[in-house]
Amino acid sequence: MAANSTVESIILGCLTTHPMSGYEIKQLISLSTSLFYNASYGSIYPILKKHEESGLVSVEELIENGRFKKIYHLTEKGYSAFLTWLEETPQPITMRNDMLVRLFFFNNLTREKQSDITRMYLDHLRDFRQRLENIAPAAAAYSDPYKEYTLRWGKDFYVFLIEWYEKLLSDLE
Amino acid sequence: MAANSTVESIILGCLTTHPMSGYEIKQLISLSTSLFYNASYGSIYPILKKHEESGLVSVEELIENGRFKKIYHLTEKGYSAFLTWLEETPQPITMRNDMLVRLFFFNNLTREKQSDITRMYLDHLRDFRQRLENIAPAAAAYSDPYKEYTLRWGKDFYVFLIEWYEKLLSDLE
DNA sequence: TTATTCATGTAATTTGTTACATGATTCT
DNA sequence: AGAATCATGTAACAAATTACATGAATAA
Repeated sequence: MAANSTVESIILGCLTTHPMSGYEIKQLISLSTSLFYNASYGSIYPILKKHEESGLVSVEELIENGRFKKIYHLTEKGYSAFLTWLEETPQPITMRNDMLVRLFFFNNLTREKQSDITRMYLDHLRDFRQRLENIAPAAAAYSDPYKEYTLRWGKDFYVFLIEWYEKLLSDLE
Repeated sequence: MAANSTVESIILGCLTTHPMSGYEIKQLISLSTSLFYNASYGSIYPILKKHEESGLVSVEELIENGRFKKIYHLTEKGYSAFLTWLEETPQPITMRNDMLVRLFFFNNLTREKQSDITRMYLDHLRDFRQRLENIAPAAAAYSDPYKEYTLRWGKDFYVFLIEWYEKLLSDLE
C-alpha cells in the first residue's frame, strides 16, 4: 500500500507542500529535483491515477479561468506512507556520465584532440552551471532550508566537476 | 552504421584494448566504468550480436580449457565508428540520487531524525568509498593514465559527497 | 493571428534489468 | 562433494521517455 518507487514518493512529497495539479508537480520537479531525479508526464499522470486508486491522494476537479484542472490532495494515508518512505535506507546513487566514459578511452586520441575535447567539456559544464545559477532565485523563494540545500548541492557538484576538469586540462598541457 | 547508444560504444571501446569475450567485457565494465555507466549481460550479448551483423566486430569461436568461448575482435569499421563517437558532443549527465531527493523533503522530519538519517547516509557513503578504494589496485594495473583518471574521479566524487554531508550534519547540530 | 503556455492524458517505443536455463571447470 | 566462477544466451518484465492527440487561454 505504501509507495514503492522513488517517483511515486516524490509525487507524494510535492503534495506535502500544498495540493496541486499534475502539471504543477511536473514543473516543481523540473526546477528542483530534476538534477538528481527527473520524471515526465508519462510517468506522473499514471502514478497519480494509481495513488488515487490506493487512497494516497484525493482529487478535486474544478474549472479555473475556463481551464479544467484536477487538484490532488495528500490524504492522511498518503502522508504516513510518505513518512515511512522518508526514513527508509536510500537507494545507491546511479548515474550516466558520458564524459567520463569517453575520458576512459582517451588514449585513442592525439594529445591535441584530448585537450580540445576537454575544453569543450568545460564549456558545457560552465554553461550548465550558469543555468543552475539562473534558476536559483526562483527556487530560493521556498523559504525551506532543505530545498535550498539540495539546490546548493547542484551548484557545488558542478563546481566540483569544473575544478576537476580544469585540473585534468592542466595535466594534459 | 555507427554505434548510436553509449553502451554500444563502450563495448567497442573495451575491444580497443584487446579482443575479448562478452563475459570479459561485462567484468571490465563492472570494475571500471560501472560507477558512471553500467551494463548487464542482457544488454551486452544482444549488442555484440548486433555489432557482428553490422560488421563492427568479428567473432572467433574457440574452446579454451574445455570452455566454449566467443572472442570478439574490433574491425577497422568498428574502430572508426568508435573514434567518431569519441569526438562527439557528450550526453548531459543524468543521475538518480535518492539521498538528495529525501533531503529535499527533510522538513517533514524532526531535527533529531534529520541528524540520525544524515549519519546513516554518511555511513553508506564512507562504506562505498572504502569499496572503491579496494578495487583501485586491480584497475591501476591498466597502466593507462586515462583509466586511472576515471578511477580517481570516482574517489574524488565520494570525497566530495562525504565532505558535503559532514558539513550538512554540522549545520544541523 | 500566431506562438506559447496551461493542462490532461495515452500509446508506442525504447531501454534495460532480472531471472532463468544450461553446462563445464576449478577451487575448497 | 559442493560451491564458486567461467561462459553464453533468452524471455519476461519493469521503468520510463517520446511522441502524439486535444483544446483553451494568453502573450507577442
